Amino acid sequence: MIQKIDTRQHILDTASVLFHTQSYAHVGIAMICDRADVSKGSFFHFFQSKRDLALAVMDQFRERINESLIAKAFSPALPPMERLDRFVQELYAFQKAQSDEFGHLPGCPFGNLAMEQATQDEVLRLKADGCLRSLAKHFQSAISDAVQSGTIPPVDEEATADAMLSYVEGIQLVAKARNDPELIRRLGPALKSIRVS
Amino acid sequence: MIQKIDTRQHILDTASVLFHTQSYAHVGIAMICDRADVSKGSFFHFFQSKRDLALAVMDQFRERINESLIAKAFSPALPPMERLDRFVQELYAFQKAQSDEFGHLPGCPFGNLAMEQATQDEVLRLKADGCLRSLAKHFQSAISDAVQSGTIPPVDEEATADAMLSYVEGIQLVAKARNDPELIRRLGPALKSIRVS
DNA sequence: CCAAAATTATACCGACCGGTCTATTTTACA
DNA sequence: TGTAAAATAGACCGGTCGGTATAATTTTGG
Repeated sequence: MIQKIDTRQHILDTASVLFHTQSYAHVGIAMICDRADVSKGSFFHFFQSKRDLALAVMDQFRERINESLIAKAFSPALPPMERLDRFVQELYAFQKAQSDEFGHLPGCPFGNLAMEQATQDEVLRLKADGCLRSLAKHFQSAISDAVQSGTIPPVDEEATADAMLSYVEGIQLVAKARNDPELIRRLGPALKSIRVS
Repeated sequence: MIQKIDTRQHILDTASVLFHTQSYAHVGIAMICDRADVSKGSFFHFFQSKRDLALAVMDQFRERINESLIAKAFSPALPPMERLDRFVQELYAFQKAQSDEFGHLPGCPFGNLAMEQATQDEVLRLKADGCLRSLAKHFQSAISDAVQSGTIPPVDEEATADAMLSYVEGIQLVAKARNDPELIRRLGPALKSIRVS
């Protein structure tokens, strides 16, 4: 029973890296199986389709980001608006590390999937959208705390959170297009000044 | 000689719509030829590869946007910061129209290609990046005019333009993920409040 | 230890991919 | 009108795609 979980997890981890650093369309099941040293039979034993795998990859990505990047940035111990600075610092570190390791800045795994598949596969679009909304919720809670504590004047909290999400996704998109992680560092700090009333 | 230009242009227009409303990877040469009612022989007479076509599509898209959307929004007749409002209005109208026609909000053609191909094809990444930089230049000129006229305090004009580009791309990404053009209208107005010192 | 279930291996499927090739038709121009 | 060039048509290529079928192997629990 141990091997079952290990193999499934190994496929998931391998696909996670490949989808993120390359793209969903370009990474085939054969490539995933090769890298994971797993046979196609095993693959389809654990996942009923490539789309199913992508859904699982996104879920896992969200969980892991929540446990690491999000947990660090959105710690209640930090003043609300400092959480946003901390978030962009962590985001920069993450994208920089990926860029150094793979030679390309990969961007946001959810944003990538959304862009690639939103017009092709409604199921994948909805999952990617859900992951992005999950991220926006963290922004919203920080904004809410900031308003509550009087740190910033009242705003449309939901819209401001969406605007911040958009900015973060946009920075990653442009940084990916330029293949330059420093853009995240240069533009990131403006995140906390975004407001939608 | 007339037919030559027409056929090439027809392929270009067909591919332009397909790449934008679907995706580069998902749209094959056969599909383009079918829709354009053109044979594969003709296709490869005018374009030496699919990548070449994509480069031409991006160039044409940039030209057309410059002649329409950009020309309207960045008219020197408008006060500098109002140009940004006008830009998001036009952007909303464009994405809304596309969304109504095709059932999916397609997003930014350059952003889409950048996201999809940046880690796969350096030539396409550079072209998409160039088109995005071209857009940023328009933001920068508006910002520069605004600073010059004392409408806004001095800022890092290049970085602020990049931040505005990022925000605009991000809004389109999130709107695409949600398949909701109204998000552009709700979040767009915050564009002109973005600053990087 | 044995049978049932879980897992793995791999050959195979039709569809499609970008691109090539050759032949034919159409056009331009002297 | 003759001829060379431009344009078109479409069969064809090797390779890859996601997914299936079948059988062998391994693991599990009684």
